[in-house]
Amino acid sequence: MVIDELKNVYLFKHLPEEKLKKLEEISKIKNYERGQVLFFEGEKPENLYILLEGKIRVYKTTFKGIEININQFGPVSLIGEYANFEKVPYPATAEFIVEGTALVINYKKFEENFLKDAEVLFSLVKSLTNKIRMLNRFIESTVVLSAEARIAKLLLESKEIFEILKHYQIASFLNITPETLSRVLSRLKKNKIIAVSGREIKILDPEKLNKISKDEMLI
Amino acid sequence: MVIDELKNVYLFKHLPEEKLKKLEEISKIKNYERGQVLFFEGEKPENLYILLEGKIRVYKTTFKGIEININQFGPVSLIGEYANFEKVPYPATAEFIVEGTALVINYKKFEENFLKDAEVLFSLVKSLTNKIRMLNRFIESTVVLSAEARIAKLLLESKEIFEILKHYQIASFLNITPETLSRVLSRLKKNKIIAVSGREIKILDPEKLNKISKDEMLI
DNA sequence: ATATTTTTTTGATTTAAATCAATGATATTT
DNA sequence: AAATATCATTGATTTAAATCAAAAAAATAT
Repeated sequence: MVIDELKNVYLFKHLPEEKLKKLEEISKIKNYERGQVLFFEGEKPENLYILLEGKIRVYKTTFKGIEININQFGPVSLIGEYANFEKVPYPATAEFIVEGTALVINYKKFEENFLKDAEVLFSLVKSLTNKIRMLNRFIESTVVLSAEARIAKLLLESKEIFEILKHYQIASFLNITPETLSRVLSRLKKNKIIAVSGREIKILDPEKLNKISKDEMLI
Repeated sequence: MVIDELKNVYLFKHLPEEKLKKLEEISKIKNYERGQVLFFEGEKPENLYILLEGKIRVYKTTFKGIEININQFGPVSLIGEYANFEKVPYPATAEFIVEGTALVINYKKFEENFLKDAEVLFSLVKSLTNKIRMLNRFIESTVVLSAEARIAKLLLESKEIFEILKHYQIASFLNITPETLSRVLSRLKKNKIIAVSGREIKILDPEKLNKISKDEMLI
């Protein structure tokens, strides 16, 4: 039942039963395969989405066709609220990278029925500040930090990812080329800041790595 | 009177008199000189600001000391709401580039008294989506577009600015060096896409300039 | 186990923009 | 008007990272 799912979504937790019923009327649950797109950059928004399962990658495309990863979302996330609220085209593309399900809400009807509710608004504020944090992090890593610092940061924050993803996937996630990733890793190895055995990475010199991650030090 | 100013701020327009009184209690109006800083990047937030007069530049600083301009704000703008709401350090520095005044609101008290009001929340949502638009525009121009495209875009959108600001100020605004600005302008001149007489710029070939502004064409 | 495909690494080259340095123009002050 | 300071342009060099190309290593299929 849609309604049972809705109760688990923070945005709607507090809503009384009749409001939930209304919400159910204006939304539906949809399944998405890996690679399927929730919405494209530039598209006119009609629906609000709540990611219930799976994983979504949000990216922008340059004229040259390069995809710039902005963020990834896991469940439960509100997606598309900015474009809908502002009535502007989606600023980026949202694509499932792990198959999942989403609640698809007709925004126009949502606006009419729910946008006067202080608690829904509060949740919306939370979701929007979350987007701001995400954009901020993106700017910090892409504009403020060098490729080297970004790699160091990833190593400090979640080096397990190197055991899960292929290098070319990590590179894409960091918006760098696999060649650059490879070169930086081998420089880190040569300088005994990390050690690599198979897929596993060991951090030998966390202080230096930390400095590199802040662009306070070059290798 | 502070209260009269408050009535002119969209965020508070709808508030009843007694609420405005309360707001007056928890806030004060302050004047700022050109160059004065409202808050620094990394600082713990305590106040919410509403820019009533003047102009503010928001920028991030890299480790190398390069200042990256994110946005500029004119009156009336709500500033600092994200950091306060999320209780995270200010993500950027806000500096007056034109002297002005700001309403300084104690956020803790604001939260207690106003954050349950649906209309205030709605305005907050509006302000936050505005920030998202601004960050988006920043990403679009800095990460997605080349220096050349950014200059072309500025020429199309507000070439008057070349009559007001010095080239090094425009360059700083675009996060490029004056040398790059100079070189791109002279290339545009050489290709008869623009003509420059004194401080004034005339656009001779808007179509080409438009293509350049989207990185669809190189010069 | 060998062959094939995919991924990673290495090396050489290119690129866009910054930096460095010097010169040329414009403003401002004296 | 001359002197000085500020700003803009030009040329040469550097830089970080991308690109191109090929080899090496690892994973997968036969």
